[in-house]
Amino acid sequence: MENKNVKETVRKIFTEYLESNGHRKTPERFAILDTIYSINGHFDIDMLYGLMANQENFRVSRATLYNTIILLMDAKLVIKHLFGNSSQYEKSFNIETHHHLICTQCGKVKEVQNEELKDAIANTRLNRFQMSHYSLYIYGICSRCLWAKRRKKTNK
Amino acid sequence: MENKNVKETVRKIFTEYLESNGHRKTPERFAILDTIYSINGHFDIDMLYGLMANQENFRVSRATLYNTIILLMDAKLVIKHLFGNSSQYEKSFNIETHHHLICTQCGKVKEVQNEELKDAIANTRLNRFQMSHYSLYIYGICSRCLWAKRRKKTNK
DNA sequence: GTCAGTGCAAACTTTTTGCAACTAC
DNA sequence: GTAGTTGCAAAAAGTTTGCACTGAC
Repeated sequence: MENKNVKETVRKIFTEYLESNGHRKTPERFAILDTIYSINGHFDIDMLYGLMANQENFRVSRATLYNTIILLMDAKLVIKHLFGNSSQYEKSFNIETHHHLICTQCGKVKEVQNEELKDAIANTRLNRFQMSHYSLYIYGICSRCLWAKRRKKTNK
Repeated sequence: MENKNVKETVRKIFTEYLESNGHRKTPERFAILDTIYSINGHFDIDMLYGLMANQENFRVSRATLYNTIILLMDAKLVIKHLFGNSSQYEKSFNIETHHHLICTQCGKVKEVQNEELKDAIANTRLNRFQMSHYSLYIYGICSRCLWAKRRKKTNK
């Protein structure tokens, strides 16, 4: 699905979500959705605020960003990650499921795809629990830091 | 391994860790380790602070708790989780690997064991990355909230 | 004796909240 | 017109930092 199409589709999904939950369709909300779906990869509220402050049409307050992102998560259009210090978010419609490798040394986050893992998790039977989505964070040391560590050891 | 034995073992591991990294073996650090290994399940800094404030021997500052927990994570005796608002921690030595079911409605966290899943993740080959541990968070709706939701829908 | 570690309080960051003004319905 | 939303600023919550004092080595 090409980008323009995705944006239209999520706008439609969000509209339906807002209507069926008795929320208002404010221009702020759609501007936020649009901006989020222009971002590739993770973002946090501060980055989103910065992006929208510089934007042609819209400037929204942080409070509105926090409010709206809750709605977007509820509408399953955004998911929230917790690594590092602040909450990180990510668009979730039309996005391939992926897992996260997090370096405990430098904090870098890398996304990986792994079909077998994906299947194993998706097919897990859970008692009395209706899964909606999941996050797998794999911690360890990235190649870069591994080299650095080895070099340091050798020099001792 | 029984509890007393575990405590002794982790004290030994921590001692070695501190020595080989040129850190001092302060009584605060061992008191914190001991307290943590008396807790079953998750805890946050505030809870740990509360527990130690009421304790016979030791009262430590929050700053020291934050400092020490970093050492304990580095020594692989504690792992950090990020759900809800604040960082949650958990002892990690001699603990069965488990996964977390998180209810997006009420925020309740439940631990589950699943051998197949465990194997699938442990056997995953990762390029240029040395895995040390991982966290799997499965989001969804718990049975309790599912009932509540159904009831609400029916009443409409 | 020295310097890493501790406690305390202040600072900082991120998120939440209260309230007046606004606007989608 | 009314109630849901917004922006702003203040407050709250969690974590980090600076500094004087302490105690492990």
